[in-house]
Amino acid sequence: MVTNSTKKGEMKCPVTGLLQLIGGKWKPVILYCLRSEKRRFGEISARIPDLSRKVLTEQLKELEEDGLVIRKQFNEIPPRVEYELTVLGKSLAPVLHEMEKWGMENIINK
Amino acid sequence: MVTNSTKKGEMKCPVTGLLQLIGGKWKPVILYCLRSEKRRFGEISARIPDLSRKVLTEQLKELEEDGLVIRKQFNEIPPRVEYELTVLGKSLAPVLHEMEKWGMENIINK
DNA sequence: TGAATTAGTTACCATTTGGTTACTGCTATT
DNA sequence: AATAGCAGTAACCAAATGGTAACTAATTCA
Repeated sequence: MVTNSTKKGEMKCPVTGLLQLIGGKWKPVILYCLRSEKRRFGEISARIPDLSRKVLTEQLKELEEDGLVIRKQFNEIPPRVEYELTVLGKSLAPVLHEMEKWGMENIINK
Repeated sequence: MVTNSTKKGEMKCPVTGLLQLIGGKWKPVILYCLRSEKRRFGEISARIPDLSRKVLTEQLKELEEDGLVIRKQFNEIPPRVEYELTVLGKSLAPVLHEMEKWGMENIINK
């Protein structure tokens, strides 16, 4: 049965559950961007030019709240902030990798 | 570089590309629901109770337009319509399976 | 006769999400 | 004195998404 509920313990569909964490329009792309290196805010923004900085901020905050990303702020001038995957975030690697593979085979240059 | 463009041939990010096909809130769940069997409209709807029939119709139409799902209509009364994955749709199995696995390990009963 | 059945569609509305522009604070550079 | 650099915020607006309720058609069942 493909069902879900708001309470975690009652969640019945694993796919629905995962989508609640990374279901946004940009979240998989952001995680994919962070998959192997920590990156600064401006770096992520430059790599995903179609994503506005405002939305990027929001999505990163949600990813942080959901325990997928760590935000490290350095109190320097000019400011520096680095984003990095948590262990949980890194555990999404196989999912992202399959997404990447499928995209490579079925979309890029097709 | 994680970039994308509207033209398929110019798409540079495989993840963004995949998301344009299955990036909706419900699409992965619908595909997951069809992964092993063809199903009737009402069956899918019953398995995803939080998804309204209107939205299900819309999403199935988009999936059909994108070549991931086949719609078979039998001109009977009462009407019968069956949905089934195409070859391309079936090729998403590894992606959906990794999603399912991650959900099982990290969300269900956690 | 009248209800139930299925897979929708239509009209309408509410919510969520996404996007643009301008602005901040502090320092170093020109 | 003005500007650039970074990582945002705030105010505002537009678009996408999601949801509800009522309606349809033709046949079967009670």
